[in-house]
Amino acid sequence: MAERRRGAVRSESARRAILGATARLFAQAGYDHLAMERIAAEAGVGKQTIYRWWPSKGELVAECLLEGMLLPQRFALIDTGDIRADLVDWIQRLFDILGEPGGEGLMRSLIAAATENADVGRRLRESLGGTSSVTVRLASAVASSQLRADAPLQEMGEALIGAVLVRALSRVPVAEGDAARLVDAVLGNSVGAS
Amino acid sequence: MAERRRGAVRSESARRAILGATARLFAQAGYDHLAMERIAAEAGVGKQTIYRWWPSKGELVAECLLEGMLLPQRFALIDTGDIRADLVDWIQRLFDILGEPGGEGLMRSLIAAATENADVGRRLRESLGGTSSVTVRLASAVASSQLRADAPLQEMGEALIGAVLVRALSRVPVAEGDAARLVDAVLGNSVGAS
Amino acid sequence: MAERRRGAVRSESARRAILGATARLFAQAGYDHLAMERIAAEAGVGKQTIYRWWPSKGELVAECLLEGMLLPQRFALIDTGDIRADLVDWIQRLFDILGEPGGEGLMRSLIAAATENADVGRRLRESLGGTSSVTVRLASAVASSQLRADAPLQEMGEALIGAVLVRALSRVPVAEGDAARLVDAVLGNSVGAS
Amino acid sequence: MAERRRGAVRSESARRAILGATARLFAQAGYDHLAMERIAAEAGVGKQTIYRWWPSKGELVAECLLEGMLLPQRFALIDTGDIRADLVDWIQRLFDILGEPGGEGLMRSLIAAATENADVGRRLRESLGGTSSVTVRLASAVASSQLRADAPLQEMGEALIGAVLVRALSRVPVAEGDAARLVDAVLGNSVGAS
DNA sequence: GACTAATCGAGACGGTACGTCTTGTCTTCGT
DNA sequence: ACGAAGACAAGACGTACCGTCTCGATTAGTC
Repeated sequence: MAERRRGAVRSESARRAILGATARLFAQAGYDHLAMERIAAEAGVGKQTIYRWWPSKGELVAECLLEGMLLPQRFALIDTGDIRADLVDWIQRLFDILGEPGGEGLMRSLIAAATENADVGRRLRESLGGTSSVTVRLASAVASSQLRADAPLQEMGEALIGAVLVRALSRVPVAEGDAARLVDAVLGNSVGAS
Repeated sequence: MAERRRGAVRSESARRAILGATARLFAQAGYDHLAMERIAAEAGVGKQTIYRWWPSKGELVAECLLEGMLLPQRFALIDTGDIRADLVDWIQRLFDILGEPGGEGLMRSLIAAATENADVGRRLRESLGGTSSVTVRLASAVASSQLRADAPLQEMGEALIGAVLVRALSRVPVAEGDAARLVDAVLGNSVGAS
Repeated sequence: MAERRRGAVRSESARRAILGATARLFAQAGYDHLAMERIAAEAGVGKQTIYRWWPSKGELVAECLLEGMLLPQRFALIDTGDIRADLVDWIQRLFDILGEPGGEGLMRSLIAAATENADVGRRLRESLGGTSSVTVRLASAVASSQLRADAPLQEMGEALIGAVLVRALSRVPVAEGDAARLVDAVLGNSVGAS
Repeated sequence: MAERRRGAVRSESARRAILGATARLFAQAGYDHLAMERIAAEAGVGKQTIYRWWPSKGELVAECLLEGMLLPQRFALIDTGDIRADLVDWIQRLFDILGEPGGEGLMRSLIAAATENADVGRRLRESLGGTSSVTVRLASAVASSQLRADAPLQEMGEALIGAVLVRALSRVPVAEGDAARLVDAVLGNSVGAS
């Protein structure tokens, strides 16, 4: 028989208000100037209600990320059959965020969150279209013989996402054609003639 | 006529004590638990002496980084003539740090510092052997025809360093052979036969 | 005809558990560190069950006091025929409490409760043998001509109890003979020759 | 040689602002609804500045009491040569406070503070004209043969003040002539004819 | 027996206040 | 004039309780 629960049940409306407030304030202030006290006030909620369900600011942000409330768009890799075009399109969308006003700060805030919280770190990769999504797309390219069978798919995905992070951290502005060059670097037509 | 300076000159011993205390406490506590008050106490210095010369915690950490006090080793790329071997060696040294106890935390703390402070962001790349160093090595490889002349050198460097950052952020442990696989991915022998 | 009630009736076991927990925690922590939440937990009872029957912490403590669960002994004034001896005996018993370990804290906690809650204030006097009891005894002394007919009985009682409270509040330790001196002061053999 | 201190010195203006805010809020809200957070806000002061100098709310209130900021008047015993008249006048002034609107609450709040803090307890007696003042006056009466040489002066003072506290705690309103009756009780013309 | 209430335990909720910690500025004094 | 020491206003931190409300389960009468 199932264990019977007693007492009031978790309020879904409080949960949504908290996540909403977190997303809103995260976009405004970034991760480290995100104050639990402000979240509680903005959400019209007692602080304890936050701490009851999330052990830390990191976990809270991680859940927002998981729910897609922090990043403006989804970064899924589309499969048009052309692996290079698909990757360039994907990286370009990521670079576009960095170009938008506040976009670079948003990305850096997410990275800051990832440094503090393991969950955010893991989920950040996924939210950026990260590994699973890239690996699947690359595997599909292997199947259609666009890539060699022994291509290090995971490392390729990490290198692509990582390059985006480096751009965000080093504040180097993105230029026309950077996305294509990056994809070319990783896809390997940089190899000398054999 | 030149304005003559008056009064005591900046104390070099105070400067070194502050940087030393910063490096020591950074290693112990990481970037966000690094408190200016603690640094001042540890250095035996008034807080104002810190704020007089560095505008923020970020700048202070950036200067430590620049002086090589935060990272255990230098990450220069060595030129043995074999570009693949040199890159694998370099990446492996970076991965090794992640494997050491506290090493992953150190790297994440540096990333956290980079998210807050532009100087740290720029210098972090350089400290990891970043762009200049890599680009020079890659250019040398172009010269010896190991790489094509139109290879996107900067993007390749960013992809390699970025992949290391992604590993640090996502807490995925580094396995045997990962460094080689990563270098292969970026060097491009994953391309299908044309 | 009276409206007939339906549904469950008040649980006597819950009531006793609550009063018991209150008395226990009161002795441990004193009035202001007495938490309703702790009482409920200690009693194995829902908080609402307390609030259903007692409007406040004060009322709860007042009921404990009334049931004699907070003070170790009863402080009735005994009538042996000798008014001075009886009063000295009574005051001495009160002073004895202050001398016991934790006794002074207990008395101060009761005073604290009295400052917050009118019921406790009134009942505290009674619990200490207060006015009714003293007045009755003094009236008996009047009857036996040990006191003048116009003696201000109520004020004498208040002065005696009050002196005990002052000792508790001011933390002045009780010395041998203090009880007798106090009674003598109030009974009036301090008057100069007329 | 004396130890030399360095660094900024305590701000007198902050100290006065804090004591002033405490006195104001104490009068409004009483001891237990007196919030450190409010005091800091009202005084325009950081909370830490309060905690730096006073370990607790009790100590803070004790200092206010000592500075005479909590009680409306001084309760010194005047020496007109007539001990009975002087005591009646003194007690009447104390009873008058209880009669004023909010006065009873003020007195109870002081008692509450005294239950929590030893300093307040001691100083409360003194502020009410307590022992020293009373004892001196009584000793003067002994000198002028209005009281017997062996009169228990301290106990008489405690009994008088205590009676006032009992009135405050038990919420019994003060009536015309109560002060005189109380003084008579303690001065001892209640003794039967010898 | 079914229905209807009231009570129970548990515990989530919006809040207030706590006492600590850190930030960056300001002040004082010793060198 | 500079440096150490350290006080200051501000405000976030995470914890403890407050008193209310909500949940199912249980317990008594009434029908």
